[in-house]
Amino acid sequence: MSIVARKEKQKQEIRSLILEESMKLFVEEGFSKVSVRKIAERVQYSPTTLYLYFKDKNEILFYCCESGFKKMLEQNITLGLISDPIERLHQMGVNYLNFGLENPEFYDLMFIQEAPMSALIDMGAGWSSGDQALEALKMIVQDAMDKGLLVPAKVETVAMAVWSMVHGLVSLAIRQRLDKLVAAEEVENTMHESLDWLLKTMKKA
Amino acid sequence: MSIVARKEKQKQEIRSLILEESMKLFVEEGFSKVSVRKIAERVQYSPTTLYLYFKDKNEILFYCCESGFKKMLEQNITLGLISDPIERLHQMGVNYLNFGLENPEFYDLMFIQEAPMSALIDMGAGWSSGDQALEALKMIVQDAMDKGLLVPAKVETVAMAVWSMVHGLVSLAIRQRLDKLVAAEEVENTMHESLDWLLKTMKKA
DNA sequence: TTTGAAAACTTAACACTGTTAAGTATATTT
DNA sequence: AAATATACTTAACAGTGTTAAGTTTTCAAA
Repeated sequence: MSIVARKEKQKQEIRSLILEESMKLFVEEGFSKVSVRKIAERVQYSPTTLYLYFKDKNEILFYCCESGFKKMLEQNITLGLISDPIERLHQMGVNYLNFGLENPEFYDLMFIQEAPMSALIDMGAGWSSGDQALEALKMIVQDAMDKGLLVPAKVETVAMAVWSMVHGLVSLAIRQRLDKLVAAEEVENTMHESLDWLLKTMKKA
Repeated sequence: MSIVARKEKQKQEIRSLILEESMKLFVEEGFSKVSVRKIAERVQYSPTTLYLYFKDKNEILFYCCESGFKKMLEQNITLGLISDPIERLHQMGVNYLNFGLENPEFYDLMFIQEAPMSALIDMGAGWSSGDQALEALKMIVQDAMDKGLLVPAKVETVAMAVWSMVHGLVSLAIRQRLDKLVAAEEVENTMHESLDWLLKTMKKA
């Protein structure tokens, strides 16, 4: 039994190797430049071998995406220390913006590309890492509402508004649209100002 | 001179034909399915002929994008009739959401894909249609601020916040992310609720 | 230890993609 | 009618994701 277990372990190691090299390729050359053949060359296998470990390219992208979420969640571990829900929500937003701007290729994959979602449907699986992040957001909004810091409204409505706003900021930024509104060197600053504005605005007077 | 003018006119007609068929392909089969060869087949020319009329595929996409903006601006012509700036801003947002949800392939091209922006850089041109839409947004925000309907803030900051919010809503929706937050059949409704919430919230008490 | 099957991996190919260089018709001008 | 532009096409390059078929390696049973 230990031998079959070892084989399984080896298989997992190769899977990990493929994912690692894929992610390196992302960061180095960008999403669009990642091809099955390039990954294969990096892991020193023939391109077709990758199909023995993953159903297709989308599935590889999906797992890279999962790693992205892990990275993102790590940024939020210190969030629990902030007691004021609004302040906590604000910091969560700041973290979101920073993650997006610092890891545009990952962000692209996690929230812009449709490939990982297609894989998700093919696999019949759930968006577990993403759901986790959304759950955290909803809980903070709920908390703020319970403490009377927000004007009463449906939690989903407010959560959607906040998420859409930060996603809008990041996605427009990394797709070169925000520099049509303000000068390129002021984009990042104004993004943070917009986030500040939203939180100041939504806070119950 | 009339003969050279006629020739020029013919050239423009072929350009238009290429763009028209490209846009039909978008709507019918989606952005990712549009290839130079498929467009060529539709216009009954060899693929390479398209390169005599456009620099590359990105340039074709850019002009399709421009048509998208025209479509979008048409939706906003009745906007001037609304005198209350907040109400006008609200209707503008509603139009934006509707345009995105009804023309996802165009929206994709206009605000999500980077191809048209690459073309823009290659052409050394400006984002004229996009700029026009943004200018309209800024003016409404300015108007609302002048009339004391909003808490004073930098116009660009508020404009960026509003744009990011509606863009976030549409882009998350058409990339199948919002149905992770609420049930698929409630997405559209909640999007509008989120927009309502933002406008109610930002209105000076 | 040799045989046979199962697992791991590769080669070759298909049907695509955007794009270019070189060649061929078709007008227009001399 | 000959020369020259203009318009268009053919063939090809280098790349993409993916599959069927073939090869090598690994490992258990005879």
